[in-house]
Amino acid sequence: MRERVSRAPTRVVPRRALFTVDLVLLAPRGKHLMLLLARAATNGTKERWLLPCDGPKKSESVEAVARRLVRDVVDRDVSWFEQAGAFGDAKRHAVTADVSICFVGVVPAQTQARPGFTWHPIADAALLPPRQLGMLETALVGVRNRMDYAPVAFRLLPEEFTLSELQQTYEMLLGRRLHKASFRRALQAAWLVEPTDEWRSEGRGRPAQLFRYAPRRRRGNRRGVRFDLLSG
Amino acid sequence: MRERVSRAPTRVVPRRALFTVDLVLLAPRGKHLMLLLARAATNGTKERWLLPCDGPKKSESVEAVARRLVRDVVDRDVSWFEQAGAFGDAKRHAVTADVSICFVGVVPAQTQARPGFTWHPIADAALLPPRQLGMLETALVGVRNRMDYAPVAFRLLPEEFTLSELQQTYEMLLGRRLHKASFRRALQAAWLVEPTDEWRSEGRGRPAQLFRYAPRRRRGNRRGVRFDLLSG
DNA sequence: GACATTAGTAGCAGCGCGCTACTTATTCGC
DNA sequence: GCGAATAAGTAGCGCGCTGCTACTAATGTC
Repeated sequence: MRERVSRAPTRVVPRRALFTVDLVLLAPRGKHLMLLLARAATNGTKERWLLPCDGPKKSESVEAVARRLVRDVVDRDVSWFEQAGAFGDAKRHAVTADVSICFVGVVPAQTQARPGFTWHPIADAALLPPRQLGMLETALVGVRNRMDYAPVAFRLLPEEFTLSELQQTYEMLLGRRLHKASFRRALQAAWLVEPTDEWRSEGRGRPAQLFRYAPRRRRGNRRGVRFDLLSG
Repeated sequence: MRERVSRAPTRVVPRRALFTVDLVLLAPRGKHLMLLLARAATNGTKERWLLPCDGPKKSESVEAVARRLVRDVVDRDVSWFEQAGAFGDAKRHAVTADVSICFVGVVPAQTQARPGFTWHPIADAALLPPRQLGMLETALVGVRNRMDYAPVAFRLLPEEFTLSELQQTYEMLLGRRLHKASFRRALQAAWLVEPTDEWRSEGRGRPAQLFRYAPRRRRGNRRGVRFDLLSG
């Protein structure tokens, strides 16, 4: 074990470094999720797309940068968002930032992108620069893991919604199908929604009852351990 | 809705800002968790304690800074660690960094702190500066949530261990008691450990069989939705 | 040998969850 | 009209996970 000189943290002098806040903004389109990308200047024939990003203005908090970014790229407030992590590995960033802090957010289906930004299928993002590609993957995993604990889907829907709409929103965000009866049973058990007196007929088929988000406090059990770990 | 000028991200010029990597390093002591703090220079009568932190050296990745920090504060490698998030709110940081990226890690019980750093009960950390206090809370929640998916406890233990030791490690990290029979049943079902032929007698009581960590691949089910969300 | 102490197990009861199969209510085609 | 198609919503079975009580097993202490 080699010798080391211990440094008192008060003498730590943080180096000035370039940092950006990058945004993974998602919206439903039909049965799939779309991702907002920024058109980069086309130098030559190639057209490049990037995640929207920006640096901080003076004494602006990280979350403030993210909120400003959202306002810059779409015409409405973000329904839900949270930080997905900081990325400062060797992978080159689009604007050569030393560290990029990624936020992931969702906006409703009809949300208009501002000029210079367009919605793309997630698969189209494979051409992003390496660091942004890593961010996107982490962001998607992050939002799917948060679905059980944060009302992401409810924020995405209007005040009143049908249970089928709710389930479709969950399926889109989770990227997998859910079973109808099980979904509703779990939803009832969680005391998250209350029915309204209204019903909506959507073309053919039986009309659906409208619900609203009205969570009631519940006991937080969670005693044991799950042991869901994957690899060593 | 006010007018906005859309900016192409290629024209984004990230501002140079001060940033640090801060470390929440945990170790078992008896039946409780200890936290490594750095003694700050005592100006006057007050003694202050801080989380270890440092800025990046040139072209050093965020994770590299964290690894270097660990080597600077204890005499062995970290058993497990991961990023806990970036903190860039208005709360004042100890060394006035604009953004602080928090890592949380664990080291075994006997780990020696280097000069200038000492182990403290978690409760003693209440006097940390505001941003570091927030980091600590997030870090603790983070490690507890990762327990189900990452072999944190197994990395903390020696090659061979008893199931009681394993359970105590889980209880310490989770901060709550677990039921013995349920813990072992779930552990068996997860195919995570295999018994050795050795038994260890620890003073009074029946000797305990030794196990080693030997995870086998399992099917990843996880179909439904949990609806564990807390508030609106 | 009685007792304390720790390791480890058996089995019950309840609930969460996936699934199949059903009923109900509406539109469409004829 | 009337049945087929379509979608909403429900009933209930079976199984596996989980919390719990209660037990057995093996050691040290007196």
